[in-house]
Amino acid sequence: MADPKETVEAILNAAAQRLAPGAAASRLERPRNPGHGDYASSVALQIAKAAGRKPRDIAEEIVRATQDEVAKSGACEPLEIAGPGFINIRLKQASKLDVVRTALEQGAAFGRARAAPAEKIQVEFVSANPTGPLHVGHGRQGALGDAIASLLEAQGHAVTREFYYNDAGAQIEKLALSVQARAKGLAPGDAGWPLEAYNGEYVADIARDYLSSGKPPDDLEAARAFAVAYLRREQDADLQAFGVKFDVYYLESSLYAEGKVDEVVRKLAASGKTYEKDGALWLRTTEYGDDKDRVMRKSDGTYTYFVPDVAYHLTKWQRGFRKVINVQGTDHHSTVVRVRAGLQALGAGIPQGYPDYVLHSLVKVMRGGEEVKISKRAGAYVTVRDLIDWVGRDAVRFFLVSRKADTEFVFDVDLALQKNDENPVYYVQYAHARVCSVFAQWGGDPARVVAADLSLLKSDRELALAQRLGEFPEMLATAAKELAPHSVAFYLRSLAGEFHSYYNAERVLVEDEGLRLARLALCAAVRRTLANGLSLLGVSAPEKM
RNA sequence: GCGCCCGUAGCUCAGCGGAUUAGAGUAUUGGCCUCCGAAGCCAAGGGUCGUGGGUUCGAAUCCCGCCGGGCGCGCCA
Repeated sequence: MADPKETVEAILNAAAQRLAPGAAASRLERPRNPGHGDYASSVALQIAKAAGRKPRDIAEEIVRATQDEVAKSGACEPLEIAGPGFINIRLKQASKLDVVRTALEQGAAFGRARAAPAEKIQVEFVSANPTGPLHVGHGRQGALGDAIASLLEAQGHAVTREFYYNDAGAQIEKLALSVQARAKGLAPGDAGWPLEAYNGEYVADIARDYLSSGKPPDDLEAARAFAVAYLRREQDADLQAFGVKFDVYYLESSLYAEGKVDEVVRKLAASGKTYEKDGALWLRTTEYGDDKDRVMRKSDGTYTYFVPDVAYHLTKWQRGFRKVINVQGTDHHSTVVRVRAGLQALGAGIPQGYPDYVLHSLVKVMRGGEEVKISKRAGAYVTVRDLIDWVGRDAVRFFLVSRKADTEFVFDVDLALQKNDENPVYYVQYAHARVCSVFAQWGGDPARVVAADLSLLKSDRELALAQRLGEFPEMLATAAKELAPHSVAFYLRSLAGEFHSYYNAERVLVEDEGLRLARLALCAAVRRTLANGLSLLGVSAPEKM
């Protein structure tokens, strides 16, 4: 069954095209005032100028020209014209309620789509260096990246979740030296403590385990390998506790080992976009919109991080990912231009805007009215593990995706911690548990619910709830397109709100069996939709709380 | 100084260029459990949409200036 909204939208747009060829397609809107119908089209106002006529006249002509087709589609009542030329649309009750059955029949697939064509997409996120525990920024990346990947999967794409693992370079050296210093019994501030070091308590833990493994304190290479393995294990454990799984861990060191870094340098040199200056090798990234040219090979002969970064992104293209989304903090925004410039300079036919980026602002953690900046284990920052320990995984994940990526996020621990009822995630979960509870109370055969006579649902609240359910697939499609999982969180919040409101106003388990089954069907569809939405955000949908 | 992002109710935030009252949550105030879960519902108060211009029939939304805030401007990653 075609979606009635899309049906009417298509009919109106076709009519508008005939009046003003080349006009942009106009989407139906949801009027604020319910008296103006379920949807409204402002297409007549939009094309009025191009057509050189009064909007109201155009609206009348559109309505006249489409009335037969609209009636035949059966999607809505006859169109109405209002105000300066708006076309108001009232859906038929039956078409509003269809979605209830659809949701029940499709189950876990409700809201999903089959993209045509299905793309091979990679989402790279977290990508923390193995030099310390994951911080709250990584948490936001994990929640965002995983939800974006799930949204794209739900649109039918083949999605790979990837973690780029920076296991080469100066920061690893710094870690190894820090572990070695701790192994020798030094602490930050002591004489002999490295100038550049990681000062968190966790380094002492690593050193202790390292020593008890019987390896020699002086062996820097052994300390390096031990520390990286240790922190990787710890990060993996944190990610597991967070409910995030990756398909691929890509190692920076492999780019060197497999000669991919040298290869990129050769290709860039061959492109004629490089030059030598002050003993270093530079790339003319300014030709691709960068502020200044960038050093590729330092005068000491080693490469800057940017070279393996380009090599890494080249492998993404070579591995067949035509769409790649990198989720990172805004503190990395300067690398966007640089990486794209490097890829362009390769002349490999990679599109200019490749890859896509979702940059998120940093997270500020508040507790007791003050900003928390320190964690015992990590020292200088709050960890993902801290947040999970304080408020639980579901709340952390829901909170971290409930804001647009580019807004600064204040994570109020007290809000999530002290009073559960103030927390939106519990509100949504509670709606789910409530439906489950009604079904437990009822104890009947679910098959009879699917077969319920939905036309018995006639109240405004029921129709509004059904209509809200009908928006779910479209909302998911938009959220996936815009890489904006916060839309899902807002949708779930409002769906739960409408359900709670309905639940308080009407009794589900009424005497009349037909009505009872119809209401149970509506509730079951709400439950299904809540569960599907929460699942995309990586949040559980409990049957009891 | 330059670049990117942000400024919407006391606080945390939605808001796709459209219809007389700009929305949620929270906080405040007042109601609702003989009845499917009160972790809930209903109602009230609270806003010059940072500011000044511009485009438009129409601007929180698009464009420009200014003010305020964040982040970035290494032969660090």
